[in-house]
Order: sequence, then structure tokens, then C-alpha cells
Amino acid sequence: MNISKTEQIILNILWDKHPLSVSAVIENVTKTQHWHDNTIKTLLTRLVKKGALKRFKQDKKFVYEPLISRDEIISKESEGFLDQFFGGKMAPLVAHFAQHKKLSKKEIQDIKKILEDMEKNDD
Amino acid sequence: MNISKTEQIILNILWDKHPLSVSAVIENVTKTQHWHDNTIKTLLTRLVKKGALKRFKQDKKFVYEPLISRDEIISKESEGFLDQFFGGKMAPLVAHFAQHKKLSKKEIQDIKKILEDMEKNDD
DNA sequence: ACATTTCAACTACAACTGTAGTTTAATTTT
DNA sequence: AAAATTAAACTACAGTTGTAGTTGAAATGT
Repeated sequence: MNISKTEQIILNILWDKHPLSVSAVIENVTKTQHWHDNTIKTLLTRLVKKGALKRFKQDKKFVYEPLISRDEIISKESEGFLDQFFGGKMAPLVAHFAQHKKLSKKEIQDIKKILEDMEKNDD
Repeated sequence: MNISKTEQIILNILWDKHPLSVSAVIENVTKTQHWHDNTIKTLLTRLVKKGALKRFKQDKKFVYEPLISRDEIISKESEGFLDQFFGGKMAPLVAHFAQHKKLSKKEIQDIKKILEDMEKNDD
């Protein structure tokens, strides 16, 4: 299954909260994207067809919810991304962001903490 | 400019080494992809048309080289990726990989080192 | 110079994507 | 119940992408 960029935006919303009616999805999407209603409906339909969403009637209206997990997609996409641009390694990614000053002090601390916790709970 | 996944593979090769002749590109690509020669040629042509590569004759044969920098594309793609999946923050990305045990001990050390260096050379 | 091999250019084509418009069916309002 | 509104389904259409095939031009071997 392949999820396009626009479809991904719909999925992100439904991962946050579901099930959602068409109108609720539209409302959420249009907060950030200037899309026509029908465009959003098309995307929903395509996602159902792809098996990424399921829909069912609730209160006489269709509602949608994800069939694939955020984690599943994130894992797939992350690996592809890392392979494509950083030879599959995290370190160069971090280095890239470091070089471009995309990391705040707080973020650095957060990341270090994550890594240290990880070292502790070593298994 | 938008680079597709397959095009990206071609670019990756040319960033490593350039200029390269068509046959050299083909040779490199087919190490990892089972693509027909013409497919690779099409990709090269499209990349030229997009302005991502330029080509010129060398020794009576065309050779190709990148017009856009790896860093440029990586920056763009990385940000898009991070926004799409991790709310634009690195920490959750690291956490994701940590959770999925995708980080070796050595990598953890490497990343920590990068972060610490960064804290030192603070500006 | 002609045949052969190699390059390069041009053409093809279906699936997927972005982006809706149009038609039909269901629900709600008066 | 007829009219109005809303929801759902169906249709459209050009651009991009993956994946080559075909044709024509140039270089090389004999």
C-alpha cells in the first residue's frame, strides 16, 4: 500500500481522532489546507479503496477511521527515508539537522535523554 | 522542483561521483535496481528537463552531473518528512527509532557525540 | 564504404495523483 | 408531500511516474 502526500494529511488527522464524519474531516483539513470539499472526499474514498481507512454509518452518516496504524506507516516511511538520504543511519540525519541549526537547546536535551534512557534499559 | 523516488536513486549516484556517462550510471544503478536500460535513460532525461541534472559531451558521449546539491534536496525532504510524521521535531523521530530498537550502541554514541559537540560550539 | 554495434531521441501507455465538477439519493424544513 | 439542503456517488481530466519499446544517428570494425 502506498500513501500519497495528500492522503497522508488525511490519515494524520484520523490518527489523532476517530472515527470522524466527512464534515469533521473537512473541517480539520481545511484548517491547514485550502482544498475543495470534493477533493477531500475523493481522498477519503481512495484511502478506503486502498484499505487504509474503513468507514461505516453512524447516525445516518458515514464516519471514517484508520485501518493501518500510524506506527506501521511511520516505520515504513522512516526507513525508506533514512535509506534514501542517509544510508539508513540516524547519526548522519542528526548531524544534518545539527549543522543546519535546526535543533533547539531543549531538543538536544530531549534527544540525549531518550538516548540515555535507552542505554539504561538495555536489553 | 519535485524529484520522484526513482529519480532520487539516480541523483544519489551522481552526487557520489560525477560526471558519469550513461553507461556508467546504468552500471551503478543496476547494482541495486533491476531496471531496464531505457528506464534509466528516461529518468536521466527527465532529470535534465527538470533542471536537476545537466549533461554535456565528453569524449563524444554525454555525461551527466547534478545541478542541485544533495544538501538542498535533503533539507527540503527532511523538513517535509519531519513535519509530516513527527510534527517537525527530531526528538520524536529519535524516540521512534529508539523504541523500535533500530539504534545500535555505536550509533547511540555517535549521535550523543554530535549533540555534545553541538552544545560546545554553541553560537 | 558497408555492416555492425552503440548511442541517443522519440514514442507509448497504464496507474497514480491532485484537483475538482456533476448527478443522484437521502434528510430536513416549511 | 414538495422544496430545499446535505450527503454520497460517479465522472473527469491533465500531469507525473514507472516502465519500457521503436526508430534514427553516430561510431567502429572489417
